[in-house]
Amino acid sequence: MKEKSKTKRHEVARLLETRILTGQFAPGSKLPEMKLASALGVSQACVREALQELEGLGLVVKQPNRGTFVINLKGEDLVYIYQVRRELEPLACAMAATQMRPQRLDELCTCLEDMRAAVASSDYERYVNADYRFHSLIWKSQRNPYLERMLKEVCLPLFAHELLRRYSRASTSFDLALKQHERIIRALQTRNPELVSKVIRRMIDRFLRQDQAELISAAMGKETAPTESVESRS
Amino acid sequence: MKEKSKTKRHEVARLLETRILTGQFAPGSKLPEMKLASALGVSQACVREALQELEGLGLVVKQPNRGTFVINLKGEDLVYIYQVRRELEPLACAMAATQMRPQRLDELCTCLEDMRAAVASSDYERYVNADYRFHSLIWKSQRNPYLERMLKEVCLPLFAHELLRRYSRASTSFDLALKQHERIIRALQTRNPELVSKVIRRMIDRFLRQDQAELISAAMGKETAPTESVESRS
DNA sequence: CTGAAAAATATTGCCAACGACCATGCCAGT
DNA sequence: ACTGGCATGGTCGTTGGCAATATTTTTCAG
Repeated sequence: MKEKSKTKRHEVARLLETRILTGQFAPGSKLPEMKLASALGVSQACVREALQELEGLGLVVKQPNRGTFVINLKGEDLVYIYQVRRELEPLACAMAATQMRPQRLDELCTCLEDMRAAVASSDYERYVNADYRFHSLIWKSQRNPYLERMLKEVCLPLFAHELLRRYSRASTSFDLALKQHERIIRALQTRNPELVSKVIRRMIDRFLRQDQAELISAAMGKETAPTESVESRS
Repeated sequence: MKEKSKTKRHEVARLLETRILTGQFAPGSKLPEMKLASALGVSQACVREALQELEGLGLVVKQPNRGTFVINLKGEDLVYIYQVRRELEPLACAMAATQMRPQRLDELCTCLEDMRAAVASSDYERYVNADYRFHSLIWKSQRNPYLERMLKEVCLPLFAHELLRRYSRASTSFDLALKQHERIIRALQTRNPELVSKVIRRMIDRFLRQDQAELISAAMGKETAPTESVESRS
């Protein structure tokens, strides 16, 4: 944990971020400033700014005079996000292929091990964390800070979303995801930008189709989707 | 002016945004919270949150315990930004080509007229505003809100940057820019996504080369670039 | 006179408390 | 049943103050 807690606002933001990504704050749930402030032992203003920071990351949405809510992606949102991700992540991975240090590749392998272990022990929190670290490493390995930021903003909502879906799903999809990540590592090892780019794009397209199928079947399950004002489960 | 000032924070943010985009706050200049607060007749916290919002848009950078400064792009930043823009804007324009309403096209023409008039009267503020509106309209015309947000965040720093550069430059480049924008409109009128995409990409690549040449010659001019802590000119 | 330590200053970061505003839900009245 | 007040809970904005940190100035030793 080399995280440096520069400022308290940032500290609170990181804490809430992990809470959201791990599903402790469910998508759509309300995040009352005062409650969080007293629970975390900080002031209201501090929480407000932290929430605003999370809004900048796309993890929450603020409705004026109403409150802030954890992002809750709809089916169309998934399409929109994948459309952007499909353009940016292949580029990022291609550049990472030529600029990545060997040490970073080892870290990627460590993440993959972590994901494997998480799947074996059905520890979904751990899985999402490792998955997120995996992609973050790639995003950081290419030197373009703007590209890194765009990827973070567009993909973070996905990581906040996928968990809950996968909770109710067999582990077969996890195995598929593990295979895909192995493929990425192997592609990066070749240091061939075009190859990496192709692999990533195919993977993204595949996940989109898969996610859409998930959504459709989920929508069929409970006809009138009542995904509103879900309460958080601490 | 159909702008609805939902909240005061937003209002202040929009005001500061235009100040930055029009060059009233020069790149690199410091933005002290208290000074702005008393100048605008609002509280410190309000300004803080507005500045944080601008940080989310990439217009300012906050350095902990030091202050917030207007973004000041370096040469490498330009390359980084154009690299992302090159991927996203052709996509956005291609989608806008098929989804744009005729009314929107008329608005684009209005913007172009505005730009023309601005160049004729050497009103650079007006030019940048019209240019920004032009691109904003296109970004909004395609329906993907995530793509719109990415483009805004990655391109706004450019608009905050270009003005000062062009201040010291002959109007020939303005003529070129006008021609390019005309070309965009004509391409959009064809409603041919591939064509639009190609035109935009070529335009972006051209601007990148041009901007890089600008920067190099500028760097040659004043050997040791002293672009630090520039004071704002109210 | 020079360089480094120390004090003064300025600005941000954080907090507590308050009034105002807005949205929501309840309830009486028609 | 529908509508209009009315109370409530939450956010928004403000004031005022204090702590933490960066910068600048001053002071002092060599």
